[in-house]
Amino acid sequence: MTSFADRTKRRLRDELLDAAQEAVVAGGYDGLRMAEVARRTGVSRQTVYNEFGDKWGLLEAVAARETERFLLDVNTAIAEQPDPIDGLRAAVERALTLASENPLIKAALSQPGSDQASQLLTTRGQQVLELAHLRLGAHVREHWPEVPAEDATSCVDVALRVVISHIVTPGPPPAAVADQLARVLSPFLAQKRGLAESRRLYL
Amino acid sequence: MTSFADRTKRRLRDELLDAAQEAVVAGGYDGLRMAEVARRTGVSRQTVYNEFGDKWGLLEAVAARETERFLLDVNTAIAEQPDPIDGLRAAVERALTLASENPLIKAALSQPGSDQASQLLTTRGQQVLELAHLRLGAHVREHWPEVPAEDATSCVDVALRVVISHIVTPGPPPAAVADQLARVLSPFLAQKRGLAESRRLYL
DNA sequence: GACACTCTGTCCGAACACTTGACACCGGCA
DNA sequence: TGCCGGTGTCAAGTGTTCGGACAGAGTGTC
Repeated sequence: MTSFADRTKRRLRDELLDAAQEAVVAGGYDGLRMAEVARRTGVSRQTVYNEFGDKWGLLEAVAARETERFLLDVNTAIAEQPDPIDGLRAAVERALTLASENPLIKAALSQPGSDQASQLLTTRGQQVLELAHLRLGAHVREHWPEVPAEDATSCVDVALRVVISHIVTPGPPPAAVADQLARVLSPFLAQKRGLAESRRLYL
Repeated sequence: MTSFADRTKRRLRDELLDAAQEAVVAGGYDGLRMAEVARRTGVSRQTVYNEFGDKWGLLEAVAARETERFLLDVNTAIAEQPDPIDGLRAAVERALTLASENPLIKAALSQPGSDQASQLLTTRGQQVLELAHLRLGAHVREHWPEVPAEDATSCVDVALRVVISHIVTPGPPPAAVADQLARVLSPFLAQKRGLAESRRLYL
């Protein structure tokens, strides 16, 4: 049994993140006030600092949690496809669709005074990238063990960066981007799998 | 906003009560172990004592919470009847039916080593009685303001004691008991309301 | 009858987390 | 320039929980 204290700690963190996320969605990075987050969860300001270090730490934690949820959803999309190429296409499309509807991402990209928040996806995007690599990588290795680990990593990396770019700078609709990426990457995967005779070549 | 600490306190209490109730249902009063309750909620034994004083306090708290829930249900049965006599009948029937299905009551009355727990409904039943008076009284005053407060109290008291007796010592089926009580009490209510011409007299 | 065992109930010091109030610092603004 | 609202840090104070120890009651066993 996990101790009551542990569960309480996790719940505190979660409620603080809820309040912070709400604030960011409503007013961007500038609208995020440490004192307000504390007040809303019924806790002292100091407690927020104890938990997240500083304002940037709080924002990162919000982003990390949302990223986890996001990736969980994308992973289920992958899980529905038996073929890696189809999985890639499905994941990309799902990710771009989700992103376009996600209030936190929208706020980070469009809210006034959110130049800082948007950096979580660009110049300071290591955290999100790493998390995504971790979760997607594990999922891919589990679902398509026939794809060599190194190649999977390469594909995930390329796709990830392209997807993030499309989130930050929207272009064609999700399905089109997904198709494009699948077309571009499938020969690499096919070759690596020794499946030149595959029924899917897209060339 | 309620403070996080307050909410945590309430949650702790609730989880302790959950564990205790489960233990009583499974093993009666004797099966209720303070150490086990603590272990199951992931807290020290001392914390349980801090919260409830002693084992009897814990049992009373379990009973009080369950009584509240029970009465909430009975009150909704009352609320569905526009006429006080019908309300009385409905409440009695609902209460007896609920009681016959309630695991906690069943355990208190039948589990080996539950002579203590059963006292919550008999020799040490003040708490339950008072709670029921409080909740039912308020509800009756609210729904049938035409019934004088004192008369309502009398009726509630009589009905309550009869119902508890039937819970402790089951007799005829709920509907029969409900009819009996309605028949016995309706003349009193009708007379008090100056409604001798009422369409319902049951005599 | 002596003994071990289990559970209740109490005590107390250590550890821990949260609160409170104060302060330095910074940028925007009248 | 001085005020104001915000961030970030600090130390002291508070409250709660933990852990371990202990006495006492009841039960079963040899």
